[in-house]
Amino acid sequence: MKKDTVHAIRTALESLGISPCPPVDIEIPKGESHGDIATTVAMGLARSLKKAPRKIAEELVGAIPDRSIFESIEIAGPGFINFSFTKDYLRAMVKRLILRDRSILREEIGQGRKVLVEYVSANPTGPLHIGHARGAAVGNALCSILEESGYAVEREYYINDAGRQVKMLGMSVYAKYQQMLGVECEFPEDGYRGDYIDDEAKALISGAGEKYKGRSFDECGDEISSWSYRRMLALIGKDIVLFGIRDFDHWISEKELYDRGEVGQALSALRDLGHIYDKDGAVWFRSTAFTDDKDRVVIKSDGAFTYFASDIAYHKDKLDRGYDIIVDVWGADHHGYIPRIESVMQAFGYDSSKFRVILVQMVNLLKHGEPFQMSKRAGNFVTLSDVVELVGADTTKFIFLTRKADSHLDFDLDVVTAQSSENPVFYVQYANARINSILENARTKGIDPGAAVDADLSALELAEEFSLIKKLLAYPVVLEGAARAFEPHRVTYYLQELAGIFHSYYHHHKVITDDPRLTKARLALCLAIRVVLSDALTLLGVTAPEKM
RNA sequence: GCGCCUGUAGCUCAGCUGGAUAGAGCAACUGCCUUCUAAGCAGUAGGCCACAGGUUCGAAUCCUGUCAGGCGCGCCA
Repeated sequence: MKKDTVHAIRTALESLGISPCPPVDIEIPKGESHGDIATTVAMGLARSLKKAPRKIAEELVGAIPDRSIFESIEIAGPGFINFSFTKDYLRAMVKRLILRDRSILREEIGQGRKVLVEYVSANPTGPLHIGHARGAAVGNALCSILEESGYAVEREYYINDAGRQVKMLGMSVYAKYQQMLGVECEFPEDGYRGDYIDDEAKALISGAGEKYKGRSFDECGDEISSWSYRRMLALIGKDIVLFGIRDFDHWISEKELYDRGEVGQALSALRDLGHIYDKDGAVWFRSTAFTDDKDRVVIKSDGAFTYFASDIAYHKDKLDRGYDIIVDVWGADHHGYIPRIESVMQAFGYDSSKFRVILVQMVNLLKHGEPFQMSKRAGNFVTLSDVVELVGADTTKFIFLTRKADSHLDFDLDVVTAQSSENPVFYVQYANARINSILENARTKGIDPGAAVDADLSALELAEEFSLIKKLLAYPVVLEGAARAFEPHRVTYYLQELAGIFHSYYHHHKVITDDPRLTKARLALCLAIRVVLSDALTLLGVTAPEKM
């Protein structure tokens, strides 16, 4: 739909000798009275051509060579050109959808460009919680959308396994272990207090027995820390599987960056470029030379690297790997880091426009309408696995994807567990399940739904049927917008709209009728709808159950 | 104090990178199950797009200011 229209407009622009050819903006009008698809090019050209928009539109329309696919082309309002398609054109698209013709499901805007998306990257000191889940859902869906739009996407998780956090994890487990074995041991003040620490201590007892009993942390701390850390990483891996998002292509270890000397190398590279200086016994990165408002310490006066130092190394590593676009999905509370990372990019001579941060706002967890305060230290946070068990992975992901990433989100445990119509995911999944139910019903009546590909689609004549087809043809336009804007939630909204039109159609018209020709045609339409529903749900990481 | 995000129906939020008469879900009222799944459908009602200016053919959308909420501003991680 879009491709054919854009092609027609481009051809017309060329034949009018308008060059360079301006970008052809296409939009799908809200109301059907404005046609099936519209363009604003004429209005956009008004200024540079110094002509009235409607005049340009007229010339443009006159110059469209082949208008056989259009029912009508009208100029409206200040200079819109509204296109309507013939019924036969629309009908023909149904078959291409059933056959999953990629050219009408996707816009290949990525052209193979390499994209790295880093998301989740939770510290390996405990299980994932509800806050991480939003980043996981958004990152996962974004990757799928970009991938299906023709980008070469790599998914990455950065593990902060070098700092004191891992040590603190070890100390927490160590203390709990000693306590359980009856040895008096003070729990570290900044230790992690979740139930999982108890579990780890128990696991340590059953695995190592009393091997560490009564020994000092200096003696056995490293062993316990790295043991705990590996288990936490495994736990996070399990959570990711449980949540139903794709596995990461790369798990990058901060510690390994240090071990390979990359942190030191990155800093000396910066020093060679003249962006490093010494002051007050510390080593500084002159980030104010770029977009930052403050210079940043990279090596403290006690000789230790700051967290930012390894971040420099990590992002240099990303740059060196040669991606066209580097995306970081961060919690919104880290927004203050954007300028300094941008500065790093620029310091290494890269255009920071290839770097893009998606900020994911906090999840406001509610229970009985009241805020449910989470604190990892207090140990009362709600884990991702708890939520998956309580709410379900599909619902959780879908709800996280019904808002744009940078808006705040209320997640009321009572509301989302109610299994009521407040769960938009059911609405969409139900449409898919209904179609399967129809197909099943057809089979029991001896009709092979698969044969519907050959249906005589001229039997489709209802306005609702054409609304459905047009909505299906809008899918690649929505996908393209979602990919360009890095906004997965657009797909979520589209799905709800498509499901809505289908539910209405279902209620008003029988698919399986006494008329074999009509039945076959409507089955074909159902198959096409199912293709889009399941395709979009898959991109969002949500399942498309056959039965509900 | 400075910076970032947000402000749209009673509530939760969309609004397609500046387009045509502002949308959805929930909540509230009205109807619809001997017919492919009622987790559904049809309808009613609900708005000074926080406020004030500006930019232009055209603004919920872009710019400036004000107000309100959230977050961030360490030789922490």
